Amino acid sequence: MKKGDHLFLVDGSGYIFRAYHALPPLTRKSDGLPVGAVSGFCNMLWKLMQNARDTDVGATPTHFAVIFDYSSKTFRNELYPEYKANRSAPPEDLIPQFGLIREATRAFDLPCLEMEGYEADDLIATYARLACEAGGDTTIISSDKDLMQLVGPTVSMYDPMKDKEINVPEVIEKWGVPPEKMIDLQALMGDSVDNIPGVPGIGQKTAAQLLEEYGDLDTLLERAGEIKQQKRRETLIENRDKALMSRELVRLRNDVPGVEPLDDFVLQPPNGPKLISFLKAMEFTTLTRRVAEASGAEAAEIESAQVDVEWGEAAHGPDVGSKPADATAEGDAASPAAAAGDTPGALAAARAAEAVAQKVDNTAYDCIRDIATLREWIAEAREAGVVAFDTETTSLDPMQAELCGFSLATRPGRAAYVPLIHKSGAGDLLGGGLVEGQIPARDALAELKPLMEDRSVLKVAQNLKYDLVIMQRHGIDVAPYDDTMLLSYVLDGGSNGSHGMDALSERWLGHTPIAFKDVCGSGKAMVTFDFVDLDRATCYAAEDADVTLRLWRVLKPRLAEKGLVSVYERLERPLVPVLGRMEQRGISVDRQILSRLSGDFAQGAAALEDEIYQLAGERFTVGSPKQLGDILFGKMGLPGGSKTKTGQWSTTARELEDLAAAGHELPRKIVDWRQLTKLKSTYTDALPGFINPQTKRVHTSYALASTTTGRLSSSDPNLQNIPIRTAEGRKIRTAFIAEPGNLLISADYSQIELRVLAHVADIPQLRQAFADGIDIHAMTASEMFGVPVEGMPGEVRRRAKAINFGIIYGISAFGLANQLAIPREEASAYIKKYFERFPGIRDYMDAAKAHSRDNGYVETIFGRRIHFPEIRSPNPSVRAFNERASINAPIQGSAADIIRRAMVRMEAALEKAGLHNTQMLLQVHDELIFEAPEGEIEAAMPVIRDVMEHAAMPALAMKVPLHVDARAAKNWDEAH
DNA sequence: ACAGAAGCTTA
DNA sequence: GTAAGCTTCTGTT
Repeated sequence: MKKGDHLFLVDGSGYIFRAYHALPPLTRKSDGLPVGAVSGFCNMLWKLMQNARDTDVGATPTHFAVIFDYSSKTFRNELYPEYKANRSAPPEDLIPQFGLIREATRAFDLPCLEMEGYEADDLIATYARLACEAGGDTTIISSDKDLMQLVGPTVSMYDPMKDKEINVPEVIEKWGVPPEKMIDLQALMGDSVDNIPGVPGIGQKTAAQLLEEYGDLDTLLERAGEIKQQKRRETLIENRDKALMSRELVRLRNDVPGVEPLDDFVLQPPNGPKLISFLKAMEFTTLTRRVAEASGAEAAEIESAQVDVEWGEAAHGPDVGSKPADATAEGDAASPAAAAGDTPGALAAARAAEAVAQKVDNTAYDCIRDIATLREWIAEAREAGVVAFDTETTSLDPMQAELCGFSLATRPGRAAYVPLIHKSGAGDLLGGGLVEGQIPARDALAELKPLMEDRSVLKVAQNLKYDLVIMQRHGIDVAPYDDTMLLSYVLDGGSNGSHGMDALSERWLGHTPIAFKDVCGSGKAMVTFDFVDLDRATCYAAEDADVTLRLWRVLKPRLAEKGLVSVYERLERPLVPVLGRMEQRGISVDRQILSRLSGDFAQGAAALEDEIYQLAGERFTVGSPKQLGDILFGKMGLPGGSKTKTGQWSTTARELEDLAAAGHELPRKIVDWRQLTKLKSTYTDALPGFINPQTKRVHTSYALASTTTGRLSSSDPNLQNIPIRTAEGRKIRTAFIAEPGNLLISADYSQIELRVLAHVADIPQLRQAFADGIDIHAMTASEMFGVPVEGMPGEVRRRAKAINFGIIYGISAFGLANQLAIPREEASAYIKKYFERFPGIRDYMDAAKAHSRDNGYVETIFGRRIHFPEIRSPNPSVRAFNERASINAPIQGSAADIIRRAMVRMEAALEKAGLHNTQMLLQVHDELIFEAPEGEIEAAMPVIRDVMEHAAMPALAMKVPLHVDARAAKNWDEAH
């Protein structure tokens, strides 16, 4: 910085409070996110930066920075613990805007500064001093009187809301003293807002008068005895210390250490696309247009940014203050702000009421049968800016399904179906021809494609992943989009009821949609959708789009109301296309290997069967637990044996192992037989049937919204439970192979759940052990039993390991005793010992239970909520179960969130590294499986590890490092 | 043809 | 003790 340069310092924290109260409330159109202050801030920044170019207007900045308070705790609290203590929590709809304003600053490419232990004002004072020393001028964008002490020859202030400059004359006019006496003035008059005591009974007028007469505070206090008015004289003498302390509180520090060099603040030309992307996300249309015009960018071509919204709990900082216990983000309809109709809560409530009030009439929909009408509908969708859609196909498997038609809804009650390949004569042996008057599929899709890909039209679907795959197969990349199933999952995960459309419609609209089986039948009598007549198909298909749109209107605002926007936008929505692509890629499975294994297993099972019949003395259905129980415990009279809840003899592997250990031959054979038949029927026989005839690969289906904790699930086939524990089972993994020239890479998180536990419960020993990379179970054993890690007996470590896992599952003495086959008392003693060694774990468990009981849900480290509606059940065992699940859910769920984040980022990271043919195929909870050409393997593994190990950043700094092991091989067995 | 119980596979 | 999905058997519709 040099002479003639001009530094602009924006008091960001001050601005937001003022803007919030001064500007009319404004909420983001699509979901009611409060953005009034953000809007004012952006407009103000834009105007100021424009001045940098329009040199004839006002001051022209060469350097620019925005300063924020870091935390409510500063060095002033050490001087005076009551400092700012009476500050109340900020209004609820202001909370998310603190983070957004920082985002806005970054979108403007401006330095966003804050420092722990100091207020924004101290930083401003420091930078103003540095600018002055460098010969430059400073304008502080604020009207806060606390900053007026800085005004002088090179420093002025500017009130952006009143468009008024504040220089020395203005300060004198307003306060009756020049800027250099502001400190003394404030020390005398105090400040009720900041809880600065001042001198009782002395206000602004008296303070100014006294300073006028005596010059400064020190002189005044020295000569206080000379004051004529008795009362004033006495209070001044009596409150001397208060005045001096107040002065230290109001005096700004202009020597904050470790600040950034001014040269870093040189004003850059604005980054148009980045800024426009943010403004679009905020839905500030006017400013978006202005910025686009000024920067010559085409706003329509720029994608809206993904912006994280923090609703308080997770946000650091001050600005958020301490929230009163009752002021949750629940958008209380009775709160004054909500009553004004401007909070997300009020919008959500209004939408919910609207949804029930507007009845669904599924006989009023259009069937579109010509291009002209379709074009009208598409124009209508563009006008509306949001359109719900649904595809009707011939199969639940999107990789095999044929598109029969699609439906669109532009507003509640306004929906249509576009049939494409419907056929007449269902049941007709000859299978009738195409129904007359349908738009050729190719033509209709050509019309649909631009709408589906239009960045300015939001597409809404229920279980979007399915429709996305269908569309992708027709060359259409749907964006942007929302998924009502995922909205429901984020809002009500764990609550009773599913997130299927029919259930959501019942719950939110009070309407029962036409059931699929009433249209197509079920079982053997089921017909594919292309054989449904057009009237019936229109009622059903258009209703689905209509209902989806209505659900979206109800659910979307609730996201902001509950503070779940970032969970949805970071952990759910972006995963949809990623999983879609993984499913479409599939994995190669070697038929020959499976077939050979099936033969081996069949042979083994047959041999065992013979031996079993001999030992039992009769032939029976070995696979029937009922018959087996009768033989073992009835006919043969073997001892022990417990009963299942239906009164049958239990024949679990556990039970049979015990009998085998007691020297009985038959139970061992049964266990072995079960293993072989299980492997055969579930895996080696079933998997070949899943090989897609076109792709020759197996395409699993991932459910995003089926687990309570946030994990994915896999089905058709389930590739998340392929055997690994036994040598026999492991052989199945050798059938999962890479294409010739490729290898499979398996990358898995090591001990991710224990690491999450160490993080959330903040256990020093665990953190240390993970930081040092030592054996966590051996460490636990060593702590508990006082055994050195060196030369530790295997049994000791095994017990510690069982306890560690038990903790994650919400330990009980009963369960641990069961797991370790030890008496309950012994298990109890272990748990007691464990809690003595790691009291933080007990604290965590108690806190999780209490939170669940008090709120009905628990949260992961990224804010995902998992509901436990039965946590207060009067039934003790139901309650205990919910308590254990409440302990487990944040751990399992946080781990699930972490790998989700890794998956969302993985493709771009690989792409950026030039690894265009390294593809993510499978996810198994803590493991990702990739296929890559041999030439990319070396480069891919570090990229994959890096993305996975840093997946929590930057949202969260884990207190424990994450560790990923990765290996590459021809098949999954060797890669893992 | 379907639903629930029992059992087994995974993280 | 947490979270899933699939197969077989068995009894009901």
